[in-house]
Amino acid sequence: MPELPEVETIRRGLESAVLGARIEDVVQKPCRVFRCTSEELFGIRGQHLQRLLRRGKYLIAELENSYVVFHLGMTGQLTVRDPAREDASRFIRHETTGLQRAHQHAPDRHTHLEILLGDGREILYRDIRMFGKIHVLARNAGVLESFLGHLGLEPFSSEYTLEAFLEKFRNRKVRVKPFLLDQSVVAGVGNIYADEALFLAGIHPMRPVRGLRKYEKVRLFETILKTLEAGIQFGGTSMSDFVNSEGRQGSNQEKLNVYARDGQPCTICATPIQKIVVSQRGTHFCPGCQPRSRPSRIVRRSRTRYRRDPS
DNA sequence: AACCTTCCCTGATGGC
DNA sequence: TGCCATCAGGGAAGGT
Repeated sequence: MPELPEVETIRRGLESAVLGARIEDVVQKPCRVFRCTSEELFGIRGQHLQRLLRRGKYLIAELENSYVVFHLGMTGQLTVRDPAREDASRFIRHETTGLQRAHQHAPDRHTHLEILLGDGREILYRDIRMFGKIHVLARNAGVLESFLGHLGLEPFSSEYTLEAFLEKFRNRKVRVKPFLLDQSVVAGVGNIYADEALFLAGIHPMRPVRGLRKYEKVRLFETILKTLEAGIQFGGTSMSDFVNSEGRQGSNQEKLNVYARDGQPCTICATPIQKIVVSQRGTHFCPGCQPRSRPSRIVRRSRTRYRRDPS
């Protein structure tokens, strides 16, 4: 499930590998991931990859006259295939993560798009569940801003301020978990990093945002950045399908405190991590570190609830 | 407007 | 061995 750190890892990989390359041809296997006409898609031929951008979980290839906007959904993979490197002869399954792919691989039945570059390499889009989306936009002023206008605060940008974050709580009554998954709040946070940020902030995922103390919101503001930062630092979280642009897995799955650790002892207090369902999403938390009840207004806990950095 | 539910999709997994 | 049900989940759509 590519979230901000995974998409950013791919963006950086593509940037260092194919920036400036000319798009010679495009091979499309029509399916629902294409939210553009074939004519729009073929229109990118002859253009160059001028910049690779990211906004939330969206990856954007900026060409002379077009933007190609990718959303990887659940199982989308964007990789570079280099004829000078050998293709893996078969998929390799990682023992603990279930990862289905290592290094580069020839297009298979799940490969929906091949972007052939001038130097013989190609960019492949592969997506097993096809929850991903590919859009082609004419590169006019403001078109990106309009297309991505529904997205909330961009972490690591100057707009990600405490004041703006606190403003997002206005008139909201939902539980904090779906609040964090709402892309109009903070763009790029998904299920893994929401659970991790809540753990570090010591906040139970079922608590209504209305009932959060100011200091808890401040912690959340900080732990969202910390978890995303760690995710990028360790090259993304490879639970099942994520690979970077070179087809290699990240290592952040080894750093997680709660996600997919249900039944295992908490890294802080040894209480077994629990898994519950909150608004139709699997949710992991530590019952010891993330109490369900609202903390007392008078007595702040003497023992700090601010969890350690996951690194 | 905010919130909630359903649906899309395939592969892995477990029960029988 | 094979068949079927279940689960995973980001975000759009539609209903309340």
